[in-house]
Amino acid sequence: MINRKPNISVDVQKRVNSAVKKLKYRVNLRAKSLVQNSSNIVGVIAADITNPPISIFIDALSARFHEKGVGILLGNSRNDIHKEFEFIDLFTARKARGIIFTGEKITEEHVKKLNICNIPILVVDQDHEELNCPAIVFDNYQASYDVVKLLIKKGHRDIGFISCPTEDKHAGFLRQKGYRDALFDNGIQLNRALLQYAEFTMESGYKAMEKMIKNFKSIPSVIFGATDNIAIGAMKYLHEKEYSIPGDISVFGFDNIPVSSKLIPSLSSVELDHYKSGIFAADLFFQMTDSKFPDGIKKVIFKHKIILRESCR
Amino acid sequence: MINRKPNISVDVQKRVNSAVKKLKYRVNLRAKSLVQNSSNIVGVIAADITNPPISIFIDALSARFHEKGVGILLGNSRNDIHKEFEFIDLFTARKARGIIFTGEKITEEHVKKLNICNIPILVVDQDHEELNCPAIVFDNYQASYDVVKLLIKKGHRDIGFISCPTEDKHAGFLRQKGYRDALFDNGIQLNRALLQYAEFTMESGYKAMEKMIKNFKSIPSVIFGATDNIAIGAMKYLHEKEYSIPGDISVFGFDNIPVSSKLIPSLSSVELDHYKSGIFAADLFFQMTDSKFPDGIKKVIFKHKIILRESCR
DNA sequence: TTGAAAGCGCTAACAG
DNA sequence: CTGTTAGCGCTTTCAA
Repeated sequence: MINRKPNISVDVQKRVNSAVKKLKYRVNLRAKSLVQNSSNIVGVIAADITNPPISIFIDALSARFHEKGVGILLGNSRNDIHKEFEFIDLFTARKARGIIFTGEKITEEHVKKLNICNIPILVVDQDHEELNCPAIVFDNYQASYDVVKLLIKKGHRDIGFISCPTEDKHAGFLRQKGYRDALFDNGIQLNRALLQYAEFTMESGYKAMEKMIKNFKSIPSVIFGATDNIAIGAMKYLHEKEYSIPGDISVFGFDNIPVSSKLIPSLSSVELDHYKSGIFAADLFFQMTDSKFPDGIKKVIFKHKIILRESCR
Repeated sequence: MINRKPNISVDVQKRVNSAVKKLKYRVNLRAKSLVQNSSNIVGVIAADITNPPISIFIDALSARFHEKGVGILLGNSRNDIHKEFEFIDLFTARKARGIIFTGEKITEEHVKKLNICNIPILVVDQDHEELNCPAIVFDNYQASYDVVKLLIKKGHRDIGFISCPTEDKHAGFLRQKGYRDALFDNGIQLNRALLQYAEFTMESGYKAMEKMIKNFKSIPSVIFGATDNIAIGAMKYLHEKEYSIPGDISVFGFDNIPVSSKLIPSLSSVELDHYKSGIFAADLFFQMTDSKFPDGIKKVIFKHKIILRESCR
């Protein structure tokens, strides 16, 4: 009655509505979901909600989901895989309509768990051969390769790279591989002192920069950070040591987070439009759950764009 | 049986467990929640999840909630009050254990809706006299007053302020009031050209800075942005116009977001520890829902700290 | 100690 | 077109 069937007289509607108000009636969505066996909730697992690429992605997701009346159950794992496993179990137990996974790594255990939980899954910014679900990614390898090629074309030879952990296949392994291969293809030998590792924080980029300067006897002509956060930390260290950017040394980042264009000097970077990928992810997800979907998509690759700014010459 | 009662033989446990595995049994938390009439889900309404203070707060919340096995239903409103109302209804209908509200403004309609929805509510970074629930805030008025007093003590007289929208009582109205009152108390008359308005974005801070420079015939000796984002935008504009910071003009921010210490020059700011307030909020929330709570707290005020960095002299 | 039955609030199906 | 009923999967209660 309450669920406005096609042909009900206006009078009845009025009476029902007033009764609803008087009795302060509220539907109980749990009961509804129980009987309909579908919950209008989607579980979103994110490695770190404070990381701009991820929060922007979720922002986009949530806009679309809200339009469709679907709620987001947030699983913020802080990159702890055990938490991620628990979230997967929790979301399955709550009969979420599906799971959107944006963790930073996918282990064999992830694959096992995700493959058996029997609800639609969408993986973002990662992929895995044995994972039986569509993935939305950027071409991190090519983007990184393109940047290094560009740097070489600009005359740079001593190109320092600060990598993320390679457990992260996309932001870690593939970006580093792009760097290595571009060097190799252009006849430049990898100098181990010029390849340092960091986490995803600015602080960590700062320390990696410090290490590189100490290990490498001279200074590199450009630093390529695997994320903007890392590059920002590196810039800070270089500034403290009174190197001028880009006078003495150029800096390149990756992600093009909002602050990068406002830095002084503004940071060159690779733009990955996480907002757009979030909107797309939501739409793809709905196609999957509404099963109008051809069910043939394995991977969707989004465009990247190199953005040259003051920090690099 | 599955819910491990005290006295069950090891043998039975084993048999149950193997049966559980074989049949791939999974609890249905919706059914459980329906019969127990409590859902282990909390609704979190946030004005903008991409805004660092908010994402850091939610990061902290989610850590604590995960420990207690409580899920977060995310209501990212993008500051749209109608979405916020819908989230309130949705969370009530889902019988959330409670709602944590971090919107940027609280209207009369918010008060009405929140006061009748009859589940525990916690308001963060805002408050409202007629809202019948505890609030966790920072003393935005005092913090802003303190900054301006400090600036005056340092010899500044032409102090520009870029405000957020005053509908936001705390980040908007109170920070501006602190600015106005500190000027007044120190015998400095407010110059309308030195008070500009912006939204919460860097871009918006940039534009407000442009406007101020154009309206004010000379240049102010310091710019105080109501948020770090605004201050970052202002710095960018000043840099483009080739003013040196802090040589020609000092800049002060508010929030101390992670990037502020890494800027060049590093940005002076007011530290509000949103991570700590998030942890506290979660704990207070549990006390409220477990109703061990004395139920007498009206407001909790967290400490702020002024952080002087290179951008201000 | 164990098993059966009632009922949480809702919807879908069916009977009137 | 309206009202009744069964049952979603679980916990709690009560009987065996």
